[in-house]
Amino acid sequence: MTLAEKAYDSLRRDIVTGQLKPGAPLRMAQLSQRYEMGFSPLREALNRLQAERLVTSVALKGFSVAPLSMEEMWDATNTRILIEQRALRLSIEQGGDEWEAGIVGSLHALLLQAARGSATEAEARALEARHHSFHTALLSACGSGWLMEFFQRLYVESERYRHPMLAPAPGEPARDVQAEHEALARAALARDADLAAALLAEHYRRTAQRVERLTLPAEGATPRQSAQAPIDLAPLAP
Amino acid sequence: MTLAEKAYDSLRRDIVTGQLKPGAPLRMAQLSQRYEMGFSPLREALNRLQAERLVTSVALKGFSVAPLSMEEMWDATNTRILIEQRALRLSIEQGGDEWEAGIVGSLHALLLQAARGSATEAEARALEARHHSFHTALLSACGSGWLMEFFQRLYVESERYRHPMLAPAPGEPARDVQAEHEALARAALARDADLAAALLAEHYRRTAQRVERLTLPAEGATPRQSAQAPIDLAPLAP
DNA sequence: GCAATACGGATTTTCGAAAATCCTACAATT
DNA sequence: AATTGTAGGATTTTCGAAAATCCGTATTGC
Repeated sequence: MTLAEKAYDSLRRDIVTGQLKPGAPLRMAQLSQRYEMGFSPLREALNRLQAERLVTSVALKGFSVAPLSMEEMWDATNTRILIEQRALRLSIEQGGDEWEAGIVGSLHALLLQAARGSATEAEARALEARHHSFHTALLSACGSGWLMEFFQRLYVESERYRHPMLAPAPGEPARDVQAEHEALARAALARDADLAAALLAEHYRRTAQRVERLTLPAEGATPRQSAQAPIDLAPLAP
Repeated sequence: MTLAEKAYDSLRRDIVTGQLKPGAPLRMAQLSQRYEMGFSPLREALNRLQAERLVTSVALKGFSVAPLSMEEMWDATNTRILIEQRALRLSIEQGGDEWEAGIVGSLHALLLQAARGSATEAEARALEARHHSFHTALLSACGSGWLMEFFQRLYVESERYRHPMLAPAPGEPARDVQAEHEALARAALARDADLAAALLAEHYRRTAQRVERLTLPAEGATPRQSAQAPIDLAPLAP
């Protein structure tokens, strides 16, 4: 693995997990020291991340972490639903034994890890990886590279919003996410496209609503068009 | 404008117009000579283009122009229809005076340039730019950054397929593309979402079918699932 | 005869310094 | 008082060479 790839992975993880705060400037000298490499591999990684909208850049003024906002989160959520509903319906139409096996297997692995908890950093990362695998498996038989690409893009984006609320919320009603995953898998395997699509949309809307509640705990603004100002969702030190 | 941005624009144009053939390897030494700059700005541009799937890369083996195939073209076309229909419906719902003015204005400019012809290289480029502006104007009121981003991605991709057949085809029936654009604009301004969405899909399917016919002039294969092998759509010298 | 291995050239990747640009603070002028 | 001008330092951008890696060829060993 080249240094540029290491830089890409590291930066991507640190942005998604919020260790690099949204909006924070990314100075070459700092990054070079932090990741222990020269400018070249860092600039390559930053340029790739810029194309993926995880970082922004202005010529001769450098890079910074792309900001987050409630508006953007709802946009990503709604677009996600559009993309994934289509991919899910196509998969349900076209998926074969291999597709079904992938769903059953990745769901099983997800449930095992969920039961194991996500207390440590390593466990949380493993849970996230299996969650990603499960959702990928669901859509994997859609036969469309573009749908899968957009799905991956939006998955990463949503991860940025979900991450700050991995810990169980204080005044929030508990939510059985894994039950939703099970129901989703069941509907897909039963080839009930309408039900599966509805469950998928509900799954994402619920997540988005929870993010909104936890992010704006004080405001009583109307959901779906509440915030216009960028909001600091991950106030951790860089 | 920095050298890296110049490199990005040049490479992007040369790939889209097929001057760099699909699948062709991109050697640093060659590019450095061709675009008269060092490795650094070129590598930055290539990394951005890689994230946009216009070039592919393998670690320590370098970059190459992303290949084209009929399969991929139909995938892009279908995904385009999904994205743009949604964006168009949203725009029709939410668009105001500014949106309408943008459509009328860009359509007018497009028709002027189309009447002027596209004989020279400069004219062809101007026509393409106005075509792009018109389609952007149609969707510009959708209010979704993600839909617009995916639209732009797929627009560039489709340009790669459309470019080789800019010249009027030999045995092909003439097609009045501008009439389709006018009808589309009319339906959008009349706020007839269903009609506009249908016209949009038809517009893209027709283009795709024409690309398919011109690319596989000999084959009698069934449309929509004919080709599996990558096909050389732009056999020009690098 | 055939496979494995070592060599040489071509290519990519990375570094460190030089060049270009931007931002801030301070002084001079209107 | 406000605006313009200007040096200084900080930062990004670019270059050219060094380091690392890959590929094809030829040679060696069995």
